[in-house]
Amino acid sequence: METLMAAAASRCPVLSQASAASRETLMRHALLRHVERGTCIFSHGAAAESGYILMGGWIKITRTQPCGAISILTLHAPGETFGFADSIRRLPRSATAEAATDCTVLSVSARSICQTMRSDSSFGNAILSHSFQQNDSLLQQLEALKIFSGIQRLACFLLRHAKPGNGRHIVRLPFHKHLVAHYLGLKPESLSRSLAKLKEYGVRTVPDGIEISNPGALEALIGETPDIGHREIA
Amino acid sequence: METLMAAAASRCPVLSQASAASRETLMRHALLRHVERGTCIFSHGAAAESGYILMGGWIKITRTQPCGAISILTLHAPGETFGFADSIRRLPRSATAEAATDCTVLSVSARSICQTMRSDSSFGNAILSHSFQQNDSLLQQLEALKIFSGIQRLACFLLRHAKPGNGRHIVRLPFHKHLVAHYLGLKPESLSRSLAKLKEYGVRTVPDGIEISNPGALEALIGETPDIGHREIA
DNA sequence: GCCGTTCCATGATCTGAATCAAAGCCCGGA
DNA sequence: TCCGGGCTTTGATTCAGATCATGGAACGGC
Repeated sequence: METLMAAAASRCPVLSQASAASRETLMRHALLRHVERGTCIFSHGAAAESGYILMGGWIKITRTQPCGAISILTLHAPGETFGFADSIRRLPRSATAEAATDCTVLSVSARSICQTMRSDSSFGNAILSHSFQQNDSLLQQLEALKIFSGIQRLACFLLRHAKPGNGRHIVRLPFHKHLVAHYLGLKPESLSRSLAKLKEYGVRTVPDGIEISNPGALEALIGETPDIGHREIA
Repeated sequence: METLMAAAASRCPVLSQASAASRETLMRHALLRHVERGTCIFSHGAAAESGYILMGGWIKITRTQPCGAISILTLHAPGETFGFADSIRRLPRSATAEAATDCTVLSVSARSICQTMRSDSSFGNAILSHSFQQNDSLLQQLEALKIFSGIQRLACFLLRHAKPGNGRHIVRLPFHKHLVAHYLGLKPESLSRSLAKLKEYGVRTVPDGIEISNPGALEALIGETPDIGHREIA
């Protein structure tokens, strides 16, 4: 159990800021699950009884309109937490979480989260700073949707997810382009076309992902004036 | 001073959850300012030395890209707080705040905010829950941008801001349509056209604002299937 | 290896919103 | 009261992205 905990703490910023005692409390009612792609972790509207720490894989957070339209709100990478806000507030789930790839998730009971927050102020601070970060990332997404074109948002996404792999930058997509498209606010066909256009900027699809031969060109593309939002807004 | 404090607390959810002692601490270094429309409260990148409580008027939070494009990220109504996250983290301002109308703002020093958070856990909780709410509202905006058309987003906006004024619902816009357009991710011309189209749905421009004679029709418009985001996303 | 299914790319067409341009309108100042 | 400048509406046109439709590539099961 301690090894699990240590592993969790080392990858998860929220946990690593908690005291050892707090971590122990949290772990007492924690549960490790392996789930395969497509598994629903929790559903919009359900009671929130746990927060989750993502040990491996990717989680997508979605919301479905009454009319059936689905929007992908966020994607979570290993080490991130999700579903904490609802559990802390003891409100129904404000969105749905689903495994975008096979995943390993650690669930922590809402009760122990609240208890730990009360007893360990540094854990509370960690939660708060995580919430602030979440906010930042949402603001960035919002900004991108409002002022960037589809192809610019894609360029952004690629740069953000690029890992420098021996010489060239490679983006390894662990999930379907479908998902990326919706995350970027595009239809899959449009994503495909945008990706095709990016060939001129040195972006190429290779067997193990997407290769970016010239990050500078992408940055220039993003910097291009899409429109000057109006110089003076009163 | 106590009256000011009482007034602030009664309008501001974050303050009202703090203890009386905390409020007093906060007030000791607080400053009340009247500013006219267009005044910059703080700028993206500057050092964050205060959090703000909006006593009257509207504040817009914006961000400007290197290329000059401006995006309006959020609008704050009286009673709301802004600029807390940066001050608590002691990070440079992540965006710019500007008075969208003549405003009355109460600024609270970062130092006293942090001090109060340490001494009064219920204040910390209030900050956290405020951050969660902010998150929710950003998620809603994101969702709207991704799956709704411009006219649907406008309908949403109108419904959210409608006050039932003797019989009919009225939206009183305290600021320029310009601003609303950008907030909704539209150009002013497009907003104007959308508003014109909404006449068919019982939306009419009257001397003191915008009248909604049939909220149900707007709700139906929003509910219309814009597209079925794809039934199954793996 | 073959086959079916699912994912992805591409083509043709359509549409919502941006852009460019030109009037109206409103409001404040002289 | 008239005038001028900034907001707002309206019109004509363009364009990015959606939609509809089809063909190809990849993958898992048999």
